[in-house]
Amino acid sequence: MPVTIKDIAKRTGKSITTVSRALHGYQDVSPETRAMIVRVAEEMGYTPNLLAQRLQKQRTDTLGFILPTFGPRFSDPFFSEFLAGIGNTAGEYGYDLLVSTQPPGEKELEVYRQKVMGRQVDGFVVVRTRCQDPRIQYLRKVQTPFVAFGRTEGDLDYPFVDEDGVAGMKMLVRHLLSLGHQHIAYISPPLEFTFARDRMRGVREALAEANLTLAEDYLAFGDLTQRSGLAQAQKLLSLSKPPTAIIAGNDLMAFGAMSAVQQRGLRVGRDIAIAGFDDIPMAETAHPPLTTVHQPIYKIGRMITDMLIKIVRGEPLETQQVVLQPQLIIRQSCGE
Amino acid sequence: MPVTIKDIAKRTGKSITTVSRALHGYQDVSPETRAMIVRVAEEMGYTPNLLAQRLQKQRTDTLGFILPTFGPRFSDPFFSEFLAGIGNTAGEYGYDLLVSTQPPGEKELEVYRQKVMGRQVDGFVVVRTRCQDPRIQYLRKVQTPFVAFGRTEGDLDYPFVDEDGVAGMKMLVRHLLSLGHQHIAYISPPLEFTFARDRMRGVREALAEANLTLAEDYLAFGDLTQRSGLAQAQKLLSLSKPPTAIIAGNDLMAFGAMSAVQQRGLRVGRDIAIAGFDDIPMAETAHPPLTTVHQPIYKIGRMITDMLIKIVRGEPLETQQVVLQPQLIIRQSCGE
DNA sequence: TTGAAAGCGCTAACAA
DNA sequence: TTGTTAGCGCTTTCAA
Repeated sequence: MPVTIKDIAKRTGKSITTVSRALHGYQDVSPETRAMIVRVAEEMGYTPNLLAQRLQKQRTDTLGFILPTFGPRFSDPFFSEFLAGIGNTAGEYGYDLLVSTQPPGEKELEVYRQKVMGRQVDGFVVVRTRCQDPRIQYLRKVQTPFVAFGRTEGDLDYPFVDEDGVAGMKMLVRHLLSLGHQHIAYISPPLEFTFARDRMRGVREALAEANLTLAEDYLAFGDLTQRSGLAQAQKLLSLSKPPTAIIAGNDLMAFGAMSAVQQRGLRVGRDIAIAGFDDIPMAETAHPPLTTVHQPIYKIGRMITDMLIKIVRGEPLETQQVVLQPQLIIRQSCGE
Repeated sequence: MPVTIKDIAKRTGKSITTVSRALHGYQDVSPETRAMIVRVAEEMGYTPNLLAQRLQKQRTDTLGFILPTFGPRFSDPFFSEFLAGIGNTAGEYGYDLLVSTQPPGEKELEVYRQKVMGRQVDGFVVVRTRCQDPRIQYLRKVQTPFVAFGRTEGDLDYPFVDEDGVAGMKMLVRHLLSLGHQHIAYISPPLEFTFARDRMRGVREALAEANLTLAEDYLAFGDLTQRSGLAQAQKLLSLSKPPTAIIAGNDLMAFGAMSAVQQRGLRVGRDIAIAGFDDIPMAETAHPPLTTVHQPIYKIGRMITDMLIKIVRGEPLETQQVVLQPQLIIRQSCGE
């Protein structure tokens, strides 16, 4: 049986009130009693029952993170890095992290509701925001703190961190253009995601600057997995007039596209250019190394968690909306 | 302010006991009162305060998972899939999942201790077991339920799920041997992991069957990342007598090795064979597709969680130790 | 400086 | 069938 404050009270002959106060270092306890109580507590191996503490304090000291998993073989290096960012930061501040896995859809919101209503978390980290995001609408309605990774369309009256996807894609397309590419194809993530629309807009705008347009043939849609990148790139490569460059909306799809190219016996970076977005660690060690747009995923995880903790603690936030400027990482997958 | 059982009692004019019982569907409540209470509860949007419920029940209905992260840019597709398995299963059974991120080391055990002593979880999922695993020693000592993914060396008196790494590697090496390879190198994960020793043993034993040994030059050590696979393979390829086949102790390192080979202008599967272990989703869509040993990661996550829940519920376990038989997946990275 | 007592929201033994 | 009461482990007001 675990040691409680009551056990210590009994052992020291003091009241539970005094014990509680001594353990929290309150000043209205004589130094001797405090020393004695602390010693005994240590001897007995006391640790507070967090459940009880939390029930009393009416705070959970817990952050919620609902991981949107797509299918059972959900395998996304992006998220392990992001999770490390959230987890490390939460841990440093003494917060617990409650993680649920849930494919986007009907039941997803139910999970949020459950955690909110069950008073299990103080706030949420929301990822992969959609243009009309029911999670954000809900959390705002019930006034539960959250910080989003990404934006929605329309009213942006909530805290978020995002990277400027329009600017990022523009840099990337301009780079390709400068390399002489005129036939650029784009594999877009599902357009329900705001970041997908931004990235697509970036592609279109940069192309427009050069008086080009994104041909219908050259626009494909994948689901962010490597497999879909492979399939879509195969389609693009089978066109009667295949593109000379393929941009994928994220690195994972770009890897798939690289495989598609190589399967045909073509050389990535020489016969055809491939680029991605995110700059996950694998991008650097792929062959050829992938040209992509960097997102500081780990750091974003940390920032978001920092902000969320400030909010749930009622501390002021210097900036409640941050849009990071992207960085183009030129490697060899688009030639040199 | 959230609705409590007391509010419902006041509104319906019943006692809180009756409300509690009605809400739990106990039989000793008249159908009319029950119907009435349930209706009112719904109207008021009642949801039980889980903290209070748990404090009273002396159970947390929460499972703990401490993710061993290596460095900030921790990016491992293996874990996102595994996490999906745990998370989905826990969710289905109504359990919460408490995730901490912590690099292996001194402080790691502290986190376990904290969760145990703070009575925050009913049990743990332990991954990446080491030969002498302090986590397992600790959890056994304090008699906290857990199920491990992997084994330790020595006394195995605890529940685990593991795949037979010796058998897996043997299959793989035999396959390479049958393809005519005599010069096989191996990039091993750190030997503190039990699975690393098993896999190495598998390599050695299969080699011995063919009267071969693993030359010292041909044994390299990586840290499970793609980057380290790349670096180690570069070293192997620079040997005056480079191997004709490189096996990596996991897929991620195998991808790195593939890049190293391709950087030298060699063709994977033709000039040199590369193989991995795990069969993460990327293995199939890499170029060339990776020959590897399959581990049903998602399924293992589910099994482990199933077992753990049975244990914390005090239900009997049909088998408390399962060793899965591996499956060799032959693709093109070793030639055909 | 200390302790008694109330209460966080809930469940359950017991009595009526 | 229903209500009273105690209690899970803790914090905090109030009084001594």
